[in-house]
Amino acid sequence: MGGPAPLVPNRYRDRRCGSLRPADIGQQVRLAGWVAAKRDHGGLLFVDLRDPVGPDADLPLEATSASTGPAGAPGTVAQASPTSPASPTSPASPTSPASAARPLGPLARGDHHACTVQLVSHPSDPAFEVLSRLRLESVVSVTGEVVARPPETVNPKLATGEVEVRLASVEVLSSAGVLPFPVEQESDVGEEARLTYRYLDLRRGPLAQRLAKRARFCQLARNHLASRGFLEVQTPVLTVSSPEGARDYLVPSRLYPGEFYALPQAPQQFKQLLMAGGIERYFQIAPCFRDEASRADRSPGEFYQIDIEMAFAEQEDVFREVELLFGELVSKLSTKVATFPFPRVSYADALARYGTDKPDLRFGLEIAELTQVLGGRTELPMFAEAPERGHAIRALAVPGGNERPRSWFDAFGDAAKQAGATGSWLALPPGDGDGGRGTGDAAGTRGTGDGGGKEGGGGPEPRGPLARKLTGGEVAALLEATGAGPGDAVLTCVGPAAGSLPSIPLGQVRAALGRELGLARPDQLAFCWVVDFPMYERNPDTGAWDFSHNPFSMPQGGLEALESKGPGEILAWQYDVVCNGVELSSGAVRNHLPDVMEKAFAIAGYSRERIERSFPALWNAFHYGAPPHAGIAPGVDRLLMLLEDQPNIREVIAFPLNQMARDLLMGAPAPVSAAQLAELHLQVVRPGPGGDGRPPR
RNA sequence: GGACCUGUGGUGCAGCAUGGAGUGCACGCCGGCCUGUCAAGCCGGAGGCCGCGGGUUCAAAUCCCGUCAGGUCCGCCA
Repeated sequence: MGGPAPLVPNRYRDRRCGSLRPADIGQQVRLAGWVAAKRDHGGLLFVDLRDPVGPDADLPLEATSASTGPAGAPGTVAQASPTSPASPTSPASPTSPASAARPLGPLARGDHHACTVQLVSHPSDPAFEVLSRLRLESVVSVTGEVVARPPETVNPKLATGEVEVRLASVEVLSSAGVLPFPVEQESDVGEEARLTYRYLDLRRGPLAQRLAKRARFCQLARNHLASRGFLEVQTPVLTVSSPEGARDYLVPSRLYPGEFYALPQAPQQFKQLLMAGGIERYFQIAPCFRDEASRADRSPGEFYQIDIEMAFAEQEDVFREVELLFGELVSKLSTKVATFPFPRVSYADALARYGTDKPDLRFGLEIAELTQVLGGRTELPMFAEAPERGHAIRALAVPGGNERPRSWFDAFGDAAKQAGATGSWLALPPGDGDGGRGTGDAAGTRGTGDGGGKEGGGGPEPRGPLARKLTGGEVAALLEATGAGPGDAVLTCVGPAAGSLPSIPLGQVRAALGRELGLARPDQLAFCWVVDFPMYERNPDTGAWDFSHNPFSMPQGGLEALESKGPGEILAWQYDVVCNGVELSSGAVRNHLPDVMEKAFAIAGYSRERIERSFPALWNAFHYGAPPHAGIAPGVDRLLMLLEDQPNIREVIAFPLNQMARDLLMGAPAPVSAAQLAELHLQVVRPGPGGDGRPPR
């Protein structure tokens, strides 16, 4: 990775504002930047001049090249100590480890405290009048002399806080109008304004810092993958619409009336064609375009993937490469901790134990399976009849759940019902000190039942709808399986075992508890592989079998499995990499065998002709010798969200569209001229009566 | 396609459940004072279609309906 960019002196500047140190005292310097703050005392004017956001590492090191200070230690800041003020001639004053000594390297970029210097001007200066009239965020080039600040005015918050620049001249390079919002780091600004004036938002720092992180991320990924023998290949942005998947962005063709290009939803087919072309290992930081509704973690319009494909590879080969890549990225870009190799959980297990196919493994709180324990063995019909109805019984402990209001349990019941299951609960009053962990002490005795003996001996009595219906032994089994104890609650959910349906409402509660109770360590990255996805799933509306994921995935067991197993039993060589409850990517061992492909598509109701018609390039390519291959495509934006703890994907993108896929800065999308439409053979049909009366922005 | 939250001087918010004069707060802006501040301070001032349109009411920022804009979620994202 390139070294720090040296500052080449020119007519605007010969130093960066943030680089000035006591070692520079006495030097004449020329600085350029933004007016970040003004403190006008009438007879004395202070101006904070701020550097542009520059490449990551250059601020502290640049001082070495420019300064002549002998023991200057440019990367450290000597703290102003009240007893021994910094002497102008001794830059080697003891460096204090205290808070004032900022580690300039990592924080330099975008932190206003690290890239600002104070200018001082008196009314006698010719520059005074000009400068005092300038508004904040005007851009100036100034000259002056670096002087020591009087000891009592040293500002330990600034990297340059021991010095200031005695102003000699000012050249106004660009004067700023009244700002739409403060360009100051801490102020709270609405996102609409930030998107509309993205360049001002960038100047504020944190966003620019995330872009710097993104740049390093991409550079590290490139270097790492190249060193592992992956060839970076760019694939077309104008391609053909594919019949499967998300809605396409279309580009009308001028030359061919009525025909359209499509922007790729992913370079999926191209990368497989590269495999057929004998490119052994491919990668690309690839733009993907999908015209779908957005979410906080899903950008409308375009997003980026580290697209990877490997020939002569199996699942294990992909896993190894991704773990190496992620290891590189996490260790170089983050202080968070991850465990390698990533644990694996099957799709079926993930659903059963976590109620989701993207489990957050930073905490336990697993969903317990109770079908064998309670099914058919209790008088409660919901549980008793579960096995014969093909239902499963699942349960989840709620730490401290006894404190929760009735409405919270009711809401869970509603959620379960909505999912097609039945939820119920019991709660355990806090123990009275004899430390019972609630594991089956009162086996065999009835629960509170008809309200007879309270305080009967073995710990507090449970309450809630289940408490009245289950025997003490059954309650004990419930507690043992879930690990619940005094003061906790237990949620149960019963429903069709297929697809672990009763786990899903419990999984939603589990995820919510993880957030509410702070169960997850914030500095942990709990990666995992979710493997063994089903190849097909039944369409609930039509009853037909659909591909549950990528139709080009190789079925486990190959042709034989397709012919001998029921579609619902067939697994695919399909995997997800998940971190902290976030799906980062899907991948698969691809199906490169035309006869297997034909059979696989037939189960989903596709004829051979339809495959040929829909995917002619791949279909043909696989008839001329294609290697077995596998790949994956981790999302750049989502990975950065995780590394940077950002709740919203727009925070890691320089110029994002808003939720409604509108670019508030550029004004896209926008109408085009009648001439442009005519050239493209297009006519606009406005929806609804009277069209949409939306004014252009 | 659906649900919910939000919309009040340039910015960020309070006010709204229980209608009674745009009463506010912080920042910014304009003017004045001010030689050691660092988010400078002090004094004064300007700036509002309370998103927009309807309705209820003697009276609407406040209640109701619609609509537009921003956000979050469900559907969707092979």
